[in-house]
Amino acid sequence: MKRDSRLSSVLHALLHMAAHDRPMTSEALAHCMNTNPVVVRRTMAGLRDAGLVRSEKGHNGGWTLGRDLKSVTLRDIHQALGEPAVFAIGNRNENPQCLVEQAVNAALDDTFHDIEALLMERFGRLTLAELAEDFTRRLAAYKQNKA
Amino acid sequence: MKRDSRLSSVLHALLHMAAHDRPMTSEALAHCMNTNPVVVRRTMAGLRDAGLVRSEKGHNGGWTLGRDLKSVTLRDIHQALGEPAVFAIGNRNENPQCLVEQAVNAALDDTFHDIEALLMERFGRLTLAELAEDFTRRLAAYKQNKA
DNA sequence: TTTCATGTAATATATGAAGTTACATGAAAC
DNA sequence: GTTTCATGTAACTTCATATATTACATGAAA
Repeated sequence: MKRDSRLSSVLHALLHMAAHDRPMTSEALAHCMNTNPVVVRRTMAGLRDAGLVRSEKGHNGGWTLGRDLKSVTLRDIHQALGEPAVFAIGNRNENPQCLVEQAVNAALDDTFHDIEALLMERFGRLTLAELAEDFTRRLAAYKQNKA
Repeated sequence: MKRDSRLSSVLHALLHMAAHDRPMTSEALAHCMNTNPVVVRRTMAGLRDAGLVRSEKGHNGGWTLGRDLKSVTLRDIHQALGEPAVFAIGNRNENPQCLVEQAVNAALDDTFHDIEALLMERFGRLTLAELAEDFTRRLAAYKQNKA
């Protein structure tokens, strides 16, 4: 089953933006994310509405971060993307007449609900700043290795 | 994103089989699962290989349970289905050159790995017998309500 | 030997995400 | 003020892939 990679893409984009001191155009982001400027705008629209990023038109326009990296969690981003479905597994029929299927659905729904809550809790504790730090570590290791 | 409903379908099928004392044909299962006999056979193939169900050809053939309901967990079934992807969210690129993307992927992979383990643990504690009991309760409530 | 059922390969269909085109809007540069 | 550059967004196309379907082989019971 194909996975929704928007969260991953957006994180990638935001960290690149953090490393830039000028606005980045949709085209530049699209290039480093291996996609297309319109897809970038579409994906970032929710983040803009949530105040996580800002966009400017015209000359020297483009995308900039709207908040400090420390204050943005993966949960914020997931929300800004419209809280897309977390699980690739689900019920065939959400409102079945069949009592057997109702029992099955209830068990699965319960389970997925609880596990999703755990995931969201964890997302809520992971900040962009932490990802940026990890990147810095990787960069240092890479340079060391090269030298 | 469309979800894989095979787990849900199969649970539904198995509970119906448990309530029958004769083999159920793919056609009968397909009918109550709102799908197609070939899809049923395809889906059940893994369960047969895992010994969870048996299939017989010819007259009076069809599908029967291979094990006691108490001994089968959702985890067994998930495994028998080939351990399909649990999450609808994933990385864009599994082996990126970009160090930023590597940092992002590492964080997401870690998180999803841990959460998936929790889900599997929970699946491992949920048996078909428990689902069947829940169905029985629902049936009793339904009858009461009707009377 | 006919009927009924599964087993499975090959193909077709349907769905929805991602990509693309086209054009409107608005800001800065000149 | 008009040209250029950038986003905003609707409409449309492409592509991936899960699901459904067709077709036929296999094998058991009647």
